[in-house]
Amino acid sequence: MRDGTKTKERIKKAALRLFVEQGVAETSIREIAKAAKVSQGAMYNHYTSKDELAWDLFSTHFSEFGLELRRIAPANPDLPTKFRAMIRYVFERFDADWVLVSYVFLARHQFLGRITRRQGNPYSAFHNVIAEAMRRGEIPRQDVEVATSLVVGGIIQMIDTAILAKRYDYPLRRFRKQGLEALSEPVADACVHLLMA
Amino acid sequence: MRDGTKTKERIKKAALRLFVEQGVAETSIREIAKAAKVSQGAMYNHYTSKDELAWDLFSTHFSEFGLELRRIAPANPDLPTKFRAMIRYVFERFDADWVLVSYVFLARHQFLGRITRRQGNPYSAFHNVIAEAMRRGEIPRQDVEVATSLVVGGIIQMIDTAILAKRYDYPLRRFRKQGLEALSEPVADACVHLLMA
Amino acid sequence: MRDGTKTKERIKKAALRLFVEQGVAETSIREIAKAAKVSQGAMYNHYTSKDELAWDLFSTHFSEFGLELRRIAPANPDLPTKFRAMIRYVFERFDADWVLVSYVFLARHQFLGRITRRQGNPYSAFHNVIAEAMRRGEIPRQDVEVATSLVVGGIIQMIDTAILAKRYDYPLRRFRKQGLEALSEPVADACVHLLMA
Amino acid sequence: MRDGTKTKERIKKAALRLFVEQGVAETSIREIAKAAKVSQGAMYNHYTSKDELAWDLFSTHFSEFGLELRRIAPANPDLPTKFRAMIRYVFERFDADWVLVSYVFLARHQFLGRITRRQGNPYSAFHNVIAEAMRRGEIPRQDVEVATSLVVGGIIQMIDTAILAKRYDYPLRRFRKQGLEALSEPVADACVHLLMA
DNA sequence: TATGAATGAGGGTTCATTCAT
DNA sequence: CATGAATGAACCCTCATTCAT
Repeated sequence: MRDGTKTKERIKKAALRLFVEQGVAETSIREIAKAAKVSQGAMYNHYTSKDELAWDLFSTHFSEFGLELRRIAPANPDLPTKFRAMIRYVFERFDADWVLVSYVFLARHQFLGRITRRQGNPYSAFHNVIAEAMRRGEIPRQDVEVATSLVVGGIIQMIDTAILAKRYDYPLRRFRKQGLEALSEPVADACVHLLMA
Repeated sequence: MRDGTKTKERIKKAALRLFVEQGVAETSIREIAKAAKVSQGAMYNHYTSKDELAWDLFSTHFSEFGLELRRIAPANPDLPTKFRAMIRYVFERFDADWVLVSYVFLARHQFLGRITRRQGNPYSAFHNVIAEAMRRGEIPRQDVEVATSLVVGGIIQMIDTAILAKRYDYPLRRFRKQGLEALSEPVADACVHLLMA
Repeated sequence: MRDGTKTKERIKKAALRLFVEQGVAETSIREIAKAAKVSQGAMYNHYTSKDELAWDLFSTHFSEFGLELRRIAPANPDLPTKFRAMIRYVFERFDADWVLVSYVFLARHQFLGRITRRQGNPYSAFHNVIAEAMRRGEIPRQDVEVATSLVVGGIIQMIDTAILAKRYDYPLRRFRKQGLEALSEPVADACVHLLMA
Repeated sequence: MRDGTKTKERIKKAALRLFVEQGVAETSIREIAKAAKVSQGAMYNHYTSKDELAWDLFSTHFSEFGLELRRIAPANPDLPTKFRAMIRYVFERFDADWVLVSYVFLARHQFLGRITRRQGNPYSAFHNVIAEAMRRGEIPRQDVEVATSLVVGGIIQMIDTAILAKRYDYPLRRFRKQGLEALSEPVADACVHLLMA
């Protein structure tokens, strides 16, 4: 209101940044309020607790990823194109707002216990795509969980490394220039290849 | 001493378990002391602060992994056997003491900024093995960082999934029976295959 | 607010009393809060730390004394009247609120290292008056520091003895009846006389 | 023992220094033990508590001063020579071991409540000398308490200023070269003069 | 006597949260 | 909806002191 930006939006933005910079537990309501230029008390007009705020931020975007990935997959004919599109989406999202993606990524262990299996879960989106490819004979039969772990793990690790590169000054400086999205095709292809074993 | 177990050992054990169960920030010194059957004050005869305790637990085992992996690699002739031996080591360690491995895995983002790049760093152990295989022509030339990310990511994700299986009642229930170690060969092979692309 | 008295005022009052009764280090924030009928947490809405509270209490009144003494001196024509007015001010202040004066007096060693030399410093107020009297030939030339020490020392010791009389049941019971102020003239005259040597 | 210095002596020395440097409350048994190169536990073979140590250090030297001053006074014929000898003793002691004297001086408010009136109390040594001089008609009749306060105050303030000069870098730098003792005669004379009023 | 690990009360401070305005 | 003082539980840590060796 003060500056045309909605209060709740400012809170989200500030919380996201601080959570990623310092960790959820290490960030106090005071800090968020201050960063969002809101009074401490006003925070509670928007979120009933710090936990609710952290969870809302996580679950919203976690599902968003899951849902979008589920939407993207059927729009592509085969495993290679599905993977490319799915991974490009994730990487583009990272390039556009790495703080948001980092949060979802880093906070996942804290919240995964609360996620219902079915709903927009990115992991299961990949799981389904792989299982279906196996059913269609696109890739050899193998343990789906292991296969999914390897694929998702590879993708996550790319993001992981990218986060480190953002936060410290780690290797993989390449996407400083190009963005992570530039890597989506080779990564997707590597994943497909991996499942051909 | 009280019961034949050294105090410091009891503290480590208790801290490790609580850190994994609840997170480092979410675990208080009081809780650790209680779980270790030590007074709060006694904690500080062994560690100068909670942070030092968390860091000691992390860095010790993190380097241990890195060092051991560096030791294992040269004892094997080619990439497939290297990978198998390295991954078997990690998975066996997980089966033997999943709490310890989970801690190192889960806390890594908190501490990675403090780790010196080269020393016993598991990531760089894989990095070196892959780079060397590339030099020797065992696998095609490609971006080493991307390659390492995919491989390490796959392995980590296996552990990640295994942790979730331990903590909640998630998929990949298979190694409930066999242990993660049973998967080391297929995972190693998939990793090799992936790099052949 | 709770009872019409401002919180910060209640904190100051309580802290002053406890600091004098027990010493700064020996007084806990908990005690002050309780005496001021405020929660522990609320203390920190008014002072960022216990040290800041102690320092604020000291420096405020220390400068106040210095400033007032500097104001009083020029309003009087010669050394005897200057001394009488200055000492009367100090003694009156003691009679009116001996706890406050005692605090400034007792805590001075703890804080003197932080005081800037010139500003409202009671010692230098006397220093200036004596130096000026020497310049004007009112008193013989002598070491100004020694002279000031003797004068200020005499005054302080009166207060010191008075504090002991308040706290224990020591000699100099006289001003139990009359107040310290009754002694300001004889003390001032003795000081003048002392400088005539 | 370890180095030929008796343990208890090392403890006293270390405690004295730390008490003056930091204050009694601000100095921990741990610190003293460390500075004295003694184990924490061993401290309690020599003193039953930190308070006993602080008190012992204070009362021993406080009485020592009082006793010595009482011994010095009668050895001199009149007030001027008495004052000179007494003040010289105090100032010499300061020059020889300013830490010790500072401790007695600074800690006096903390302990004065425990001192029995009669025994070796420096204040009362001066009190007696002045009262006697008054009886003998050496100085005019006046309030003995006030007179004593002014005299003792002047002396104490000299020491006070000297302590500040040692600890920070305050005025009265003169006795950096000569020692406080060089001032004993002028101070004594000023005191006599002051009582002549 | 000397040692230093162990104790647990208590220290200063921060926190999420409430509520009168 | 917004404010920010107030709350009091909880946090990390330090302390004087004890005691088995």
